[in-house]
Amino acid sequence: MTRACEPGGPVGRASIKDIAQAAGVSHSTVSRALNDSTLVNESTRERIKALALEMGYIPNAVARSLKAQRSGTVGLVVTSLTDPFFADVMAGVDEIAGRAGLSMFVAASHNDPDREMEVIETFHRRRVDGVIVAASRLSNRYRERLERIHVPIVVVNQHTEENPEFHAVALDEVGGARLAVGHLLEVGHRRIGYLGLGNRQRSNRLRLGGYRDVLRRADLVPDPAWALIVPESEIGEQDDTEIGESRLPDLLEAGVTAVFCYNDRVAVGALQTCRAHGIAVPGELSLVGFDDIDVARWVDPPLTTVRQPRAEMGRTAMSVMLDLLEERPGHDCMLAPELVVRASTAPPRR
Amino acid sequence: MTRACEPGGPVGRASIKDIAQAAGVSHSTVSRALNDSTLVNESTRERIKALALEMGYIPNAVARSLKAQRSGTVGLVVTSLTDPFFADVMAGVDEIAGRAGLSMFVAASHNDPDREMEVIETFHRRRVDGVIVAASRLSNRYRERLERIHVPIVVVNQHTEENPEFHAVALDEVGGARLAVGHLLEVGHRRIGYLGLGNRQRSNRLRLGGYRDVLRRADLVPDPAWALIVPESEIGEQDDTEIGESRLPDLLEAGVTAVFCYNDRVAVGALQTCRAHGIAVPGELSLVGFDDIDVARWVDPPLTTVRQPRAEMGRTAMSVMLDLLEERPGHDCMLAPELVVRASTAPPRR
DNA sequence: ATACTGATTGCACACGTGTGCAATCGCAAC
DNA sequence: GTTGCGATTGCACACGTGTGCAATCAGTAT
Repeated sequence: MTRACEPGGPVGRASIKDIAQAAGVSHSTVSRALNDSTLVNESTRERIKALALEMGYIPNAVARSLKAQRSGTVGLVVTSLTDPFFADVMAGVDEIAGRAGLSMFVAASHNDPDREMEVIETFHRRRVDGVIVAASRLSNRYRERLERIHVPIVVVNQHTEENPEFHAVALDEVGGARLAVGHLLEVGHRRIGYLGLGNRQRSNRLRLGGYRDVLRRADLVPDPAWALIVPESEIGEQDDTEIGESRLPDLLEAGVTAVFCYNDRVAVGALQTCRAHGIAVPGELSLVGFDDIDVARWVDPPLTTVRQPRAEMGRTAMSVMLDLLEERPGHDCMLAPELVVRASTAPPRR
Repeated sequence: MTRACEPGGPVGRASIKDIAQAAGVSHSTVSRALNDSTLVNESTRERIKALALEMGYIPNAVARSLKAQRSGTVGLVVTSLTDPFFADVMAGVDEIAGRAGLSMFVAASHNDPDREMEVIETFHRRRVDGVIVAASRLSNRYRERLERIHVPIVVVNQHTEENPEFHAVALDEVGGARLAVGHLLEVGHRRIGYLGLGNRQRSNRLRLGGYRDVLRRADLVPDPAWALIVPESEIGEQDDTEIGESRLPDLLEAGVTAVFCYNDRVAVGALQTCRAHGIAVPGELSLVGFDDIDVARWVDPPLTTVRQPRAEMGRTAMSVMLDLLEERPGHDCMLAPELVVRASTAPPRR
């Protein structure tokens, strides 16, 4: 009665009620027929299915979600949509979610904890079945608001060291740093620097730890000036690359022959400075990055770096989420990085 | 009666019914109070709002969507989540959508028209209010299935030349090509090549058109061998960069002094080949790309290219979508590219 | 005192789907 | 013929929210 939706008529949004009317049965029967319930006669099922196809019926997932108390969606929060790191994580999540028939909400937090919390709350309003947060900056300040959210949360590469109650997928940061510094050591360097970023709390601390660890085991006493952690207050709105560009000279002055950079962007910045100052890489200075972003492969010289299994991290996070959704126990997960040797590292000149 | 949801009790999912019971009013009153309706006494409104806060009430957007026949969501289909081009488009869409209070579904089509159609249908099942498709490959084969989808669709940088019924946001491809080739001409080149990709139907044809156009206006008769369009059949699974790497020699043999590449990836590949063969860029060969992806800035030499206003395209697409959602007339939109001169172009040797 | 007005509230239905339970029917066993 | 059983179907409610309409109540004008 509401809208004309005859079998041959104008194709509008047809509901199971419309189909029921056209078939001369109740909407319950239609519902059962379309869901292949055994509680419906085979011939009527065929008839209803044919009718549904003819009328262009497309089930309403919203209504289904309301009834089922499960939406078949997950929310993904990333700090930036344009950062290739998160793009790969996103792709990994999408792959597994798509395979499981789940749809994915995405939103950016722009590295702002308040905004991050708002996005999570929006997702919760939409009744997503789970939330995956990449590089979360949520601190204990948000505990109260988080407790109102009754949704499983999985965190990828958490930036803070709080909220341990989340399930976490993380990279073995210490191991990654060991690979990088170990490689430099093996090649022959002894005066190795570290250029770190203070606004990356957790990962920076761990990478610094790995750096020190390797040097200590090699019975080297690193000059404190070799490890430069740019404090958060001095970073401000600056891009990582700019940091690398502007801060490399400090380390050069300290007399290092190789620098392990917090990430590839920092390393690329450092590389720019070398090019500008006529410092040969790797002839006079070796550089190692972290992440293996696309750019690392195409700069000159191509960058030696530590590859994070980014897509794998997304896939793993989503797999853990699926476990949680199926009421199976969730678990934490630590993934192994991989050293990618390219052309930005070589033995020291002497 | 279903679950215990007392004011001070365990905070579970509270519905307006639970609040109504706790406040001793009907759920209608609660609904009105929370929506600031004038049809409710101010004091009871205050009381109900306080109670809602205390009980940790979070409105159910699913139920709201069902009732309102509008979900407050849009779906974004991209061919690849890891391509930085789409990442920027996504960010633009997210920005405007977020500002309008809409949430964004995202899924990848992996350049497969069938998959693209499936994703759109999934979005429709979830009753998104609109769909934005980046680099759509939908042909007329899908017309029938598309007609069942009663959802506004906006297309960004459509790849095919069919389905003109969609609202489209596109780049002025011809103008972009004119900028690139015009720049080479102005710098002094006369034997200018074009390295195009046959699997990008529409944009490749337009860029080729712009290339020919500029040369014709300059009264140059280009050797047909200077324009190399790699046919789709020969591309297969190859990355754009690999194409550039492997196909540049063909153009060099044809005797060009400058090459306008279909995009930056192709140009980066070409640059690799030059480096490998000891061909100086821009000394012996000038290269121009298209897109201005991140890498373009960091390769050596930094790439002269045509910048697409990618985020702007996403923002525009979402703005057009908002118009359509508000029943305002939609419109097509063509955005202007911008020439970015860096160091990969210079006057020809002689 | 009565009627009218405005403010406030609840009832009942709607959105589209799924499902427990009862009802109906046909058929076979006693 | 009655009882029982399995197959099939419809009724009615649920999910959580929003809203038209009627009902109730207090206050004011007549």
